[in-house]
Amino acid sequence: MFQAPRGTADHLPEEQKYWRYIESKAVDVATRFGFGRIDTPAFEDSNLFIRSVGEGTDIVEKEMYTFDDRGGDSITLRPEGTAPVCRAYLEHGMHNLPQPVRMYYFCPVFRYERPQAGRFRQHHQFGVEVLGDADPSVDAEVIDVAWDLMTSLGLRDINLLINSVGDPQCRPAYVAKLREYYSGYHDKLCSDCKTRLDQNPLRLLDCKVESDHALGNGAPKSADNLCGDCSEHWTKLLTYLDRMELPYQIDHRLVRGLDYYTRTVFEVQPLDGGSQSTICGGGRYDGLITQLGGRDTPGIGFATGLERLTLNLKRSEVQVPDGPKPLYLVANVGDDARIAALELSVRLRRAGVGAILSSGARGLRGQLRQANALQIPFTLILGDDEIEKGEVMVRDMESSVQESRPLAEFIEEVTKTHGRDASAE
RNA sequence: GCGAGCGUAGCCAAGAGGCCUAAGGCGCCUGUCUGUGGCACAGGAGAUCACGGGUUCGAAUCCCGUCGCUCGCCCCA
Repeated sequence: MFQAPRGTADHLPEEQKYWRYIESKAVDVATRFGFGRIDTPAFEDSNLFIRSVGEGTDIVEKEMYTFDDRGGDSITLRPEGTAPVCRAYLEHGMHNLPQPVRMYYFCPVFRYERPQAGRFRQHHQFGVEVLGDADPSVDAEVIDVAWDLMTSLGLRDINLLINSVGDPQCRPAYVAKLREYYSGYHDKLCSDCKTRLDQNPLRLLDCKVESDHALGNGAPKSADNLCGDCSEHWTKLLTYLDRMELPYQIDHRLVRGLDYYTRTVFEVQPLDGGSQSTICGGGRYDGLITQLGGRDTPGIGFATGLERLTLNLKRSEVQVPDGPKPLYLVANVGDDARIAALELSVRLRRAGVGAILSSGARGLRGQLRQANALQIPFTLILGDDEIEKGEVMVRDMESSVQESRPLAEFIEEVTKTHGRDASAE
C-alpha cells in the first residue's frame, strides 16, 4: 500500500472547513489593508534561497528539497515565501508601481525536517509582504495585519512578541558584546550553546535549557544596543503600536532563524503552546532586495502556518462554519423516475442550486437514509405517482413535512430563491 | 542528524504463550419497514494481528532486525 510521504498529509473533505475559514478571514483582512494576491512557483532556482535565507541557516544547510532537473539546473522546492515574492518584485519591475507594494500569498512550503506535532515537510503558509517603504508605521501596520487576522479567527490566549535585532550598522557590535557576556559563563553552557557561541551567538538567547535561559535574563539586550537610526525606528514603532492599542510584549530573547531580518522582528505564540508554538512569525528585511541584486529597497512581512492555525483553532474549540452543502438530494423509484430525477437534478444545478442525484439503487428508504447521513436539508422524491401527475414530492428532512408540488412551479421557485441570480446572494 | 514511545479491520480498541478459524464499540451494507430517514432490533461485509527472521510442540502475545507512525531535541509556520 502506498502512503503519503513522511511529513506530508492529506487534507480530507471533513478538514476543509478549517482551511476555508482561515482563507476567507485572511483574504478579508489582507484585502481590507489593501494587499493584492500573488502566486509564485512552487520551485525556484536554488541560489535564490541560498542567497536570501542565508548559507549558515538550518533551512539552507539541511532542510531544502534541492535537486537537479533534467536540464542540469539546481532547483529547490520553496522553503519559505518571502524570497520568491522579492524575486517577483524585481523581475516584474514593481519598483515602478506606486510604493509601497503590498502583496499576500497562500502557498505550500517544503522543508526536509523530522515531522512532529505541528511540523511537516510540506505545510501551507499565508503571508504578506510590503516592499518599498522603510517607515516604522509600515512595521506597525504589518504587525496589525497579523494581529487582526489572529483575533478575527477567534484565537484567544495568544501573545504578540516583538523585538529589534538592529541592522548591519549596529548588529556586529552587539553580537560581539553578547559573545563576550556568554564567554564568561562558558563552562555553564549546554553543549548546543557552546557551538552557538561560535556560530550564531544570537541564538544563545532563546535556548530552552533552563540554566541557559536564566543566563539570558542578564544578557545584553539588542534593543539597548541599536545605532541611532535603528533606535529611532524602534521607539517610533513602539509609539505607533501603543497608539494602535496592540497588546504587544517586548521579548529581548526573540531572534529569528533567517539571516535576512533587520530591525523589527515579531511572533505570535499561543500561551500554552508546545514546542512548535509559533503560529505567526515575521520581520523587516531591508537588505534582502539588495542581496538579490536589486536597488536598495526596504521590506517587511510575516507568514503564518495554516496547519498550526488549524491546530490552535481546534485546541481552543473555535466554532468554524461548515462548508456549503447541496440543498437537495433527488431520490427516485423506478426507471422512468430515474430519468426524470436526472433531468431535475441537472436543471437545478445549471440554475445554480446544489443537488445530488441518487442512483436510486437502494430503494427509497436507503435514499432517505443517505440524505439524512449527508445532512441534506430537503429530499426530492420522484416515483410513478409524481411522474404521472407532473409533480415532485418535496420532503423537509428536519421536520419530516412533505408536500407534492407541480414540477415546473417548484423549479421556478427554487431557482428564484436559491439559484445563481437569487437576490439573497 | 540525535533521543523516547507505539504499530491488532476505514476509525477506536480487548487480548500479555495454547480457550484466537482474534472480543467489543463507531462507521459501512442489508433486513424487520416490498414508496419514506434519524430510534430500536436482527444479520452481513471488512484483519496476510506492520514486515522479515528467531525461540517454542505451539507466537498477535517472547527475542532480534527492518519499515512505518507518534512525541521530544535542533530549527521553524
